[in-house]
Amino acid sequence: MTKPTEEKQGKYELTEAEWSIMRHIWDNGASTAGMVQEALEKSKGWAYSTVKTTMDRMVKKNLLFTERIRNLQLFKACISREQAQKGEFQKMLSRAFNGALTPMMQFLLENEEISKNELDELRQMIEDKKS
Amino acid sequence: MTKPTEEKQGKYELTEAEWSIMRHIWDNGASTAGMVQEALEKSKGWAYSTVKTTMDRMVKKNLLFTERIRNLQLFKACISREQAQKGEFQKMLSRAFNGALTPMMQFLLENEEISKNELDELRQMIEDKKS
DNA sequence: TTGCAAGTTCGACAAATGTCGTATATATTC
DNA sequence: GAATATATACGACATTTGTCGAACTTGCAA
Repeated sequence: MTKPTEEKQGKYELTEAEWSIMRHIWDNGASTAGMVQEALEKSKGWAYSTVKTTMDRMVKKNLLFTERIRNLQLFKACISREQAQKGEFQKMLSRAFNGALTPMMQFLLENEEISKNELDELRQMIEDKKS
Repeated sequence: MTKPTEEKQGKYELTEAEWSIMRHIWDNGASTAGMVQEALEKSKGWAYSTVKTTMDRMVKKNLLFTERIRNLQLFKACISREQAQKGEFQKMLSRAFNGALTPMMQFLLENEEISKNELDELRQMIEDKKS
């Protein structure tokens, strides 16, 4: 019994530029290249063609797909934010911590600045998880 | 007052191949390209020149530096494992979670498979951290 | 029907990364 | 001193990513 698409495709590794674009799509839904370009204009300063080229490549990679309406293309996400987050997290975990969660947590608690607040929230989350 | 080197250099982002090589160096200390190549032969199947070229490039990027002994080069790490781990973690955090730790934790607890055991360890770690 | 504005297509180019092969240099040992 | 095993130095080439410009299409307003 073969599992459906999500399972199959496995790793989702987005590049920096791809993350920016996906974020826009996830937050705003189906968008044209122009809409994305305008939205990222300020922060990225990308030309229209830069955005369009990147998005076209993302279609090839099955990160996005398009729907034509009249003479324009609406781009939509093929993968969920959660899938991408999982991919990014897993990549980090396997590269830097040999894939092991506990050592990663250890490192996190010892080396990252964690505010008292964050620590409390974390404690609370674990508490709730106990169910 | 300017802080010394570590602070200055900022982001450490290693590629996949670079991680493999750094891991060897961190685990085994100063090594020649040949030693690294032999060690990674099995898992990677890289030719000697592939390893050497990559390591040379890493010297240019200040990830490694060399010491000559007779006619051979010993490569040593310029950055610590912790620095690299931190870089990888931060990259993941900013890309996938907008740099925010708590949401990342939330995601982790909700979406990753965490064994009862790991959860306990985590709880314990936080407990200890309470200092 | 003509022309423009908005959109699309496509080719380009540089830099980074993955991956080698080969020609050269150099200790060590007959 | 010549042969041999190691190393090193270096150039090469394919692919991926970041970035565009320019030429071509097309719906719509005048």
